[in-house]
Amino acid sequence: MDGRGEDGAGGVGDVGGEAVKVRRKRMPRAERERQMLDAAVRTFGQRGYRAASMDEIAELAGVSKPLVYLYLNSKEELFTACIRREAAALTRAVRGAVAPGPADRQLWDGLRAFFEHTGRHPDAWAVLHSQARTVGEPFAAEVNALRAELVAFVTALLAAAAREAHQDPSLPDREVAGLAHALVGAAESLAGWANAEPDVSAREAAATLMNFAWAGLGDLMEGRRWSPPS
Amino acid sequence: MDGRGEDGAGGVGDVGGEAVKVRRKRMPRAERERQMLDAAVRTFGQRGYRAASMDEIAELAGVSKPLVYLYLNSKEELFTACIRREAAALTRAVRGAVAPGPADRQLWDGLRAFFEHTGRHPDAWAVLHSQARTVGEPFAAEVNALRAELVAFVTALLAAAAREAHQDPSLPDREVAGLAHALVGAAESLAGWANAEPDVSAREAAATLMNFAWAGLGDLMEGRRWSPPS
Amino acid sequence: MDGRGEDGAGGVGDVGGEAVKVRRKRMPRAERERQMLDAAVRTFGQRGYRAASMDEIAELAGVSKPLVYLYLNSKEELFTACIRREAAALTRAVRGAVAPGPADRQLWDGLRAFFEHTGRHPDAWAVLHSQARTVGEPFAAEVNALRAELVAFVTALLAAAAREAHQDPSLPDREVAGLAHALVGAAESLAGWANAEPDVSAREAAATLMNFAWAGLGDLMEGRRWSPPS
Amino acid sequence: MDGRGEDGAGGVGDVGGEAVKVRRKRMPRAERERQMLDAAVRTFGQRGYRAASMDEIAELAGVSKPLVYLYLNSKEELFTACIRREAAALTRAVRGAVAPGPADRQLWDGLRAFFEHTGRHPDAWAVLHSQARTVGEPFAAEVNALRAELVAFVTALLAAAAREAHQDPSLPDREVAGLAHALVGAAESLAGWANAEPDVSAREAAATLMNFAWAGLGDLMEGRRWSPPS
DNA sequence: TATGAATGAGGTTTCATTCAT
DNA sequence: CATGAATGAAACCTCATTCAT
Repeated sequence: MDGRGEDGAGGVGDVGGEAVKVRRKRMPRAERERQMLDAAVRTFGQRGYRAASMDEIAELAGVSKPLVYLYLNSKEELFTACIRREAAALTRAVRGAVAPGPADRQLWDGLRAFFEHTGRHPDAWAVLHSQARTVGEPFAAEVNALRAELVAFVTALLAAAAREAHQDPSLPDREVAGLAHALVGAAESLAGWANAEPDVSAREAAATLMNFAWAGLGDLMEGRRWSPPS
Repeated sequence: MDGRGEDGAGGVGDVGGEAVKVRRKRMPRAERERQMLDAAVRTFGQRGYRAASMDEIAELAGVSKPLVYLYLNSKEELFTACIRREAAALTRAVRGAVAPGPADRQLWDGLRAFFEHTGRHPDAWAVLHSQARTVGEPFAAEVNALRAELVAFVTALLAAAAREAHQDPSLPDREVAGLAHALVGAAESLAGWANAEPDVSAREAAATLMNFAWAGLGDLMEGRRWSPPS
Repeated sequence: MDGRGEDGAGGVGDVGGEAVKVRRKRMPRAERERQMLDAAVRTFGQRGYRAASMDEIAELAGVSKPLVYLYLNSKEELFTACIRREAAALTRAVRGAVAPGPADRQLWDGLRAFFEHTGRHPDAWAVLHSQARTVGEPFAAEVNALRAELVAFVTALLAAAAREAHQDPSLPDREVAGLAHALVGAAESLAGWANAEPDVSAREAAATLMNFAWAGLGDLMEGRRWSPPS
Repeated sequence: MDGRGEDGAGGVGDVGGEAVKVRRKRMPRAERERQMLDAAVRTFGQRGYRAASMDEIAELAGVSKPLVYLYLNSKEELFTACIRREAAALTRAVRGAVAPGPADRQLWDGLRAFFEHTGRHPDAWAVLHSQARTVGEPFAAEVNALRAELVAFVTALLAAAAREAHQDPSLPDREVAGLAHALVGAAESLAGWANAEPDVSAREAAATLMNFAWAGLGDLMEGRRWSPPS
């Protein structure tokens, strides 16, 4: 969905034995910008925000540094653009995968889509998950927006499930938020696990999470809860 | 003839004004080292590994930069020392809180201790959770050791619970690892949530997590599992 | 938000005073690189490798430090480049001065060229002779290459002289190497002497060395040698 | 003659399994100073003036840094003291080896002593030859004194040889100085050669130099000289 | 006498950013 | 549209030197 090209367009064409600098092909702005973002996501994802250098990004994109500045103004804005683009892509993938139906089916589909997307775009996932957390202030907004989006999605699901059970679980908003955080955190951790262990499929990760969490959520939906001793 | 530091006794005595630098307070090495680690944890936790500067750390510790290098050799070793110290403190806190007894009681106690510790030392938690993941190679070992420690702890708990239920759940190692990752990830996420929302107590976070996870774990222990549709 | 270099167009225009920094003069890379090497040779020659600072070199070259690093990568590589350039210049001067002819004439011509070159480029000579010897490993290769070049030149000369005398001097390689070292050392020392005493011409230095060494070499070539007493 | 002890006195005595800092033995000042100079010569000889650190020297001497400063005031003075001591040792060795007798015998004996001494104390030789030349001003005096001493010695030899030949060679002072420089330079170069090639004896180096130089010197003493072509 | 504790100053190197073409 | 040339600022790290005990 975002086409991280291994090469980009242009670069150095080694024609017939001598390195020849080819005239960079003129390209429409949108496409150039996409190339830059691709390179930036890859670099930020692998090195981190501070350790990534604009030099490396420009080189990977196959353009000169001033062009990056011309289009994206600053490192900060470039990183913000990365977060925004990748957050949108992730939520689009998850939302696009769920269809009307029973709640557990919806959750299952959403989780599978989530693990599939993060597995297919590990650098993008690293940008969203690890890197964007380490840097202070300026990016919090973007990342919080993503998290809020996911939490809202899960919250809606839970509410629907409750209605479906013809019960008023009367779970306070605050508890729902806590549960959503727990679910998202578990999913994030499993995404990292699945990326690190090469033979764990998205399906398996999703099943693990359903097994882990669905029973508890179901109980809560029906008013049963675990009570602390004494 | 190099003539550095002609000024004799260290310290600028601004007579009659303010900003009288005192410095040169002698302290035993161990204590100074502790101060430096405190400052480093705070700075690394708030700024991140790359963005934290040795200057800032030294100033926060109330010493000059060369002293930090004299005692801790390099930024990398300083960060490693931080991780090691804080990881040890966290696991000590958790392990120290659980007593023999039923499995859910043990998990409940451990979780409360976990949330209490991370709540009380947010910078240390940030170092362990967010920051140590961003940077590559050199620190992976330390952080993995912590995660492995926690996973081992949880795994032992689950195994004990299974025995307690007089059942052979025959959960394969790999599934147990996945569940442990999910649990730890959920806990990590809730720790961040509890730190961000100021009036969420450690107890509430722990209860939320127990509600979220205990039913599913119990089901699995007794051989019941959620099965995917189709 | 990092906000470095807010001041816009580089250069401090001290209106109405003096010290108007011009800078930002664009030049083709090759020429700038030459300027930098000139400055580096001068600085290294006068201060030595360790004592020379990149700051001083950059200033003498009339550029900023980062540009030096952009073009020459590191202090070590910069020094290596100096050695290589100056060694090539010196050997070119010497080899270019000798023409086919009798051996003593060849040696005489070569020596004059040697003393003329070292006299005209004392800093370059200092880099090659004094400075490059002090520092360890990394530069040994370059300097040894120069010395080997000179020794090879002298060795060839001696062999030609032997043939010329229609004799097989049967000097073992090892003795030839020793003699060449002695000759080169004497030349080096005389070069220093000629540079220190301002009114010693290259011609005089060369004549002194011929007087000093030619008779002994001639004797050896014809099989006569000095024998130690007892 | 200067006893570079491998250990010095004191240090860390590993008694019975735990590293135990032993109380440094009180020692008479002269001996302590000798230890420090030994360590300094070794370090300066191997690393060079700038690259040698007072830390390393103090550690190698087995004392604390402030003690070095107490006794020798500064790095500069320490280096000066090294040069002075080693120059004196070298000239003592050479002068002590020559006995009244024919000139070539005297030169032969002196050269052998020279090569023997430099071979036995390579670090001291490195300090005198390589290192002392790279640094500017402050040490020139010391090194020049050594060179002048050697040149004077050789000059006296040559003059004696001339008298011995019952001739007035009427070599001008300046030419004698040039020849002495050539001889000393050749000797220095051969000293380096002999140190680098491990199986070249002092005797062989001296013989090589006699073969190289004696015939020319003899010729000059008797008024014969090489004349440049044209 | 001897040392552990401490620091000012300066070293090399990197990086985000801009200007002139 | 696109880039080669250039730099201010700050990062990590080292070292000669001194003070208080």
